[in-house]
Amino acid sequence: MKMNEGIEWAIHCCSLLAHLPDKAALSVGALSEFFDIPQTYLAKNLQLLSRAKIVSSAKGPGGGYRLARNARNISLLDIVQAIDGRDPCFRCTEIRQRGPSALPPSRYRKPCGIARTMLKAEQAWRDELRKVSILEIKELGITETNPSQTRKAEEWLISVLRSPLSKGSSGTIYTLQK
Amino acid sequence: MKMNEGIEWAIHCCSLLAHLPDKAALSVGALSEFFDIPQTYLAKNLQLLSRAKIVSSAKGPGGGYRLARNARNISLLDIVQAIDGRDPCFRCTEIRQRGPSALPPSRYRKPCGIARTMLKAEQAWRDELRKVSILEIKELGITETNPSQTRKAEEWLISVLRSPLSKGSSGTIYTLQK
DNA sequence: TTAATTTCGGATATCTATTGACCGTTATTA
DNA sequence: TAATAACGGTCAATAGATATCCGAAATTAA
Repeated sequence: MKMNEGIEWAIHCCSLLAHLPDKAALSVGALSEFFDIPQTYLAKNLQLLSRAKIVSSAKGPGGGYRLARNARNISLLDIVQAIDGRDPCFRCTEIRQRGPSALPPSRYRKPCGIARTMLKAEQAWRDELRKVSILEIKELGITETNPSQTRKAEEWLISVLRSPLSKGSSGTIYTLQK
Repeated sequence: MKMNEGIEWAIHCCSLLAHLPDKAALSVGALSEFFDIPQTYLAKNLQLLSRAKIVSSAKGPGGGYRLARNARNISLLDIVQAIDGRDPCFRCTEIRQRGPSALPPSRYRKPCGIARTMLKAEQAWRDELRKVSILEIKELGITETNPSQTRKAEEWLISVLRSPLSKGSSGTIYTLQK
């Protein structure tokens, strides 16, 4: 059982987008360069975030992606479900309805106890993910990241956002830290 | 993200084995017939349970599988990990160490905050699974299963265990309910 | 209006993990 | 000795994850 790698990318991207000043956006190209990950596949995952209304997108020059709402209101569960869907990991195949001791399907009212137990465990997992917001992830990153990396990231971001075609960047001085 | 189907099979098998009287065993063939699942792949999964010391095996006529210890002391987590291994679903690929703002590897002491958060959620999932024993799963099955199915299953089991080659079955009358 | 940029959606290819079958070996029983 | 049954390895088929490409639509700037 292995989790979609796009989930890791999506969380990192959202955390980075949470650093941007209002109205500013980053293109797929910029994001894939910042994280050094495959551009086309990242594009697919960002589209999923867009459909889930976690990020909003703008086409054309200076366009790109930004968070669709406050980072405080985006949970890790939102992102995981946007990328991976809402199907549970455990899928009950109704084994109990097969084999020599099976009964007609109408006789099975309650869902299988094994399935209920497995799904309850997944619920505990989701509950944990729901508790954590992108804002917290962002702040965790700031406090734990080497200051020199923060500076490097800041400089890179500023250079990208100041490029001729990006909106909301004319002369804006800002810091990654707030 | 989809869970190994063998896990569902393994839990059902262990729950059934928990019904057997002492010393009795069921072969792969019997188990695959009871649940109507592919014999060869089930065999693979039972071997994994055997290596994990969740079931014990006996070769030769009358051999097969039985629980290696009391059903109370086998948790769903034991089974999940036996079949699926112990690797976490979420694998951190250290994205933060890539791209234009990366630093030399030695500068990253603590593990990535995103990874820690994701792994903590998985821990909550495992904690839930650890709480549930095969004994509870078995009892859940008994109380929730249609009495007529219980009877059918019982009859099937008795017929299999009374077959000439099975051990510990000579004249033993027992019930699935206890 | 035109050219450049950028997301969107579909189609498709590639890689990897899961699912499943097969076979020779070994241990056990009758 | 013959039959049973787990064991371990290899291999094939399928499904899922990863990745690329392309045409279309929208937006911006010149």
